[in-house]
Amino acid sequence: MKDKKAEFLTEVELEFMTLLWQLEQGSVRDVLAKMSPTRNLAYTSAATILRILEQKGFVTSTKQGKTFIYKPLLEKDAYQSRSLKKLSENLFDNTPSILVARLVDDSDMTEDALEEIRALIEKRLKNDTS
Amino acid sequence: MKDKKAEFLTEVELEFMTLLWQLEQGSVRDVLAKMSPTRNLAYTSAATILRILEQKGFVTSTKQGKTFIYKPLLEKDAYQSRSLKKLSENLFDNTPSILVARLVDDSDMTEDALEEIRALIEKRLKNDTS
DNA sequence: CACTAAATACGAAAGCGTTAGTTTTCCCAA
DNA sequence: TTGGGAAAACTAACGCTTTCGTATTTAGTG
Repeated sequence: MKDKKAEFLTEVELEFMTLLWQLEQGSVRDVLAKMSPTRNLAYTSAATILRILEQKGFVTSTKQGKTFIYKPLLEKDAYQSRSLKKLSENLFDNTPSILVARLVDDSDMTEDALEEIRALIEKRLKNDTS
Repeated sequence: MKDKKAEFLTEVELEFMTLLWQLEQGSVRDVLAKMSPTRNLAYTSAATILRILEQKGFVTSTKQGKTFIYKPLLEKDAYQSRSLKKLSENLFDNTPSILVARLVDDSDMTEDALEEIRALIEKRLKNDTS
């Protein structure tokens, strides 16, 4: 009952994966405990989501006593890349500079953030490994 | 029958908006004509999608003879920003430099693209308008 | 002014995502 | 060893998205 080969996470699936990435691994209770208290999600709902994540191949589980411990198979870095690629294709004509242009146009962007980004680019341009 | 206040486009809605952004405006037939020939979407399906886009407030329409001409209300730039903001919040801890780091790690990124991005950042750092 | 071709309106069906209630399983402590 | 409680499995309900068929409207022409 594994592997449904979905490429992307749904809204709630991403919420759960984010928690699992922070926890490294965890049971249904662990994940629920890490949620905002205002979230108020039923235990069975959380269990269902985790089971679906496993079916789709995003996490794996091991049994510890009578409870399942879930652990990400999909790495956050990898999913970040995958998501950026999709967004770039769908909305930025596959042109990353347009994407960055839009990003730095954002008024919320601080000077420090800009400097960090510049440093990244410079570094990447020097020791080019592509 | 306007305004349902949806924030984001669905998959198919984005497909249609992308065509409308290119056309600037168009009828159901115009949009259908611009689609890949392999798409094979029924006329009524396209009409439904455009009607939904109008209900949600993403486009507006004017009647020309007996046909509706649809025109984007939501600008592409604005939607790019909105999408990036969401992605940054959901997957990059609201830290744009992490996003860019992941972007420039992509092996598909060309040297030219990197240079373009650097130029953008430099320019933004000089005449700071935030 | 009536007719027809084309466009729009309506609504249904299939599939998926989200949530949660009910039933079943099973560990472990008394 | 057994019964109570916690966890998992199953299933259902609901809403949204996508697609399209049928019904209805309407613009423009003869």
